[in-house]
Amino acid sequence: MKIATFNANSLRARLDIVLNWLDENQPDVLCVQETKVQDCDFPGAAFDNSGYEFVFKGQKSYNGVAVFSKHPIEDVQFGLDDEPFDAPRLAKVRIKDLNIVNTYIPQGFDRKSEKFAYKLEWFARLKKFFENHFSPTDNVLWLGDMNVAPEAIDVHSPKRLLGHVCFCQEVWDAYADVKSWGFSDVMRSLHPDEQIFTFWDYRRKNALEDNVGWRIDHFLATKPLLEKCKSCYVDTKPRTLERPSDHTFVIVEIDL
DNA sequence: ATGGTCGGCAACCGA
Repeated sequence: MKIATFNANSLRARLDIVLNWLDENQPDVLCVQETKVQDCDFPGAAFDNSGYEFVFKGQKSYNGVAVFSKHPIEDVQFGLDDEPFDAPRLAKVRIKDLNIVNTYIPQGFDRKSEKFAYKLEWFARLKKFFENHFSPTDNVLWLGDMNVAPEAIDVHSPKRLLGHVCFCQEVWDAYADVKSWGFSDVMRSLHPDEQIFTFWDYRRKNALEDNVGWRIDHFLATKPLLEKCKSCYVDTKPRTLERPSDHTFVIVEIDL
């Protein structure tokens, strides 16, 4: 199975990029974050002849998640298990024997803000979510925009960026605590020493050319699933097209 | 020196 994740920063603005990418790459599953479209305006008709079925949950202007799949999508849940549910930030689905949790983790704005406290709580609540729904011996793939760069190798300037809401001790601890439930970082497991980015800030000129990036989009697999993960890689081509997202596609291939 | 650019959506917020 080939599974991909993509923070679209508006699905409607990136509709051609997504449709062309599905057509050219034929993944079994594509999980999207930041669709930025409320459900009544979801561009579903554009996928009528794509060969993919899909589920989605969005809100006006912000957030939003979607899952596209060649195979039936079952056991769908949006949002965490208690309030605030944050439905447009989490989609849980089962596709064949694979459980997928697609998340758009809150970014956190500023370390001294309420939004940052909310981000840390979100990770703790997400750990409870995994405890409630799964066992670490199940095939669970947690993926999406985590808004965490886990290690120094995962950012372009670790010294300068230390203290950023996506690169600081509190977030590393919160993220590690969720991981400790039973997850491994698929990209880092398969590429232990390679600097691989998934996000290049719009506000940095020539960020992609100069490779001034971050690795904040991740695949986390339970132990039995990790053994089946054969490759994990980034496709930067969509980042070079007209009107790209600031993120790009990340792909995992699993023997399932 | 604390910048820069996007998208949504109609003045700024979020990233």
